[in-house]
Amino acid sequence: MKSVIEDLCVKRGVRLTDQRKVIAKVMSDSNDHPDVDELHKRVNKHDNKISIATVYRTVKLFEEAGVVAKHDFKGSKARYEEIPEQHHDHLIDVNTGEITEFVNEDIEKLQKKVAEKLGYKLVDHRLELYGSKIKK
Amino acid sequence: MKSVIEDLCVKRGVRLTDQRKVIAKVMSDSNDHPDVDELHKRVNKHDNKISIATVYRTVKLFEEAGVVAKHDFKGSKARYEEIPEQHHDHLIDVNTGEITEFVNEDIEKLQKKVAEKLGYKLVDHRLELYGSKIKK
DNA sequence: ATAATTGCAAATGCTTTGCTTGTGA
DNA sequence: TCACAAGCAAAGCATTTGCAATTAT
Repeated sequence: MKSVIEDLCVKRGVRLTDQRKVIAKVMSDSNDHPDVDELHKRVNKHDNKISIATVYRTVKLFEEAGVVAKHDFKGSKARYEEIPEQHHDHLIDVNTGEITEFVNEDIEKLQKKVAEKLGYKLVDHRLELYGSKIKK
Repeated sequence: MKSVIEDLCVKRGVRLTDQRKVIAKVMSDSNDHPDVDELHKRVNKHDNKISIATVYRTVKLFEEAGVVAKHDFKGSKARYEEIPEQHHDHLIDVNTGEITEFVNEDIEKLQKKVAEKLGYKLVDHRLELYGSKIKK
C-alpha cells in the first residue's frame, strides 16, 4: 500500500525507485522528527542495502519536491518530517530534546504584518521556542 | 579605547589577550552580521598573524560569556553580532541576503504565552522571517 | 534504449582539537 | 610563575559528489 509521501511523489512526477518507496514509507510512518542517521537505521530494517548517501539524496529530493520538511533546530543535526496538513511551529525541550508542535494564528498574522511593514512579502519563516518543563 | 565587548569581558572575568581585544573591537565596530571568515579578514587588517582557529575559539568564548550572539540563518554559515541593548529578531531578504532587524512586543508576549500553555518556561527562541522586497 | 539512480569511497566545508610555544595577571 | 591562550596542522562531523554499475519507464 502506497504511503502518503509516495502518492505525492507520483503527483509531482518524482521517479519512484524501490529505495525511495521504502524511505517514503518510513517517513510517512514516523510521528517524530528523525535525523538522517535515524532514518537510515529505520530504512535498513526494510532493506539493509540502502546506503546513507541515498537517504541523504532522497530527503533532499523530497524536500525540494515539497513533500517533506527539514528542520535545523539549535544544537542538533538536520531533522525531517512529512509535510503536515496544517502548518505548525515547534517547541523544543532544552533538557530532553522532546519536540512539541503548536499552531498560533495570531503569531502567523503578526509575522506577515511585520514583513509587510518593512516592505517585504513574507515567503517563509522559522519560529522555534526553547523551554524547560514547569513541574507542578 | 576599549570596545563595548572588551568592557563586558572585563566585567565577566574573561581574560583579555591582544587577539581577543582586536576581535572584540572588530565585532563592536561591525554593524552587520559577519561570518567567521569575514571576521577573520577584518581582524587580519589589524593583525595578520591572528589565526582563524583563534577567531573560532574567541567567538565561541564570547558567545558563552553572553557578549555576542550567534545566528544560523537558513542556507548560510554561522553569523555573529554584538549582543544588542534591545532584543530583536531578523528578516532575511531571500534574494539578496540582506538582513533587517525588527522588534515586535506582541509576538514576544504570544510566544511566552504559547510556551506556558504547553507547560514550559520559555528560555530561548528563534524567529526569522524570510521575504522578498515589494517593489512599489 | 537510455537517462536517471544507486552504492561506494573519496572529497567537501565548516568547525574543533592536540600539541608545542608564547603570554597575561 | 604558571595556568591559560595562540598558531599550526591534523582530525572530526555532517553532507555532497564522481564514477562505474544498475534500473525504471
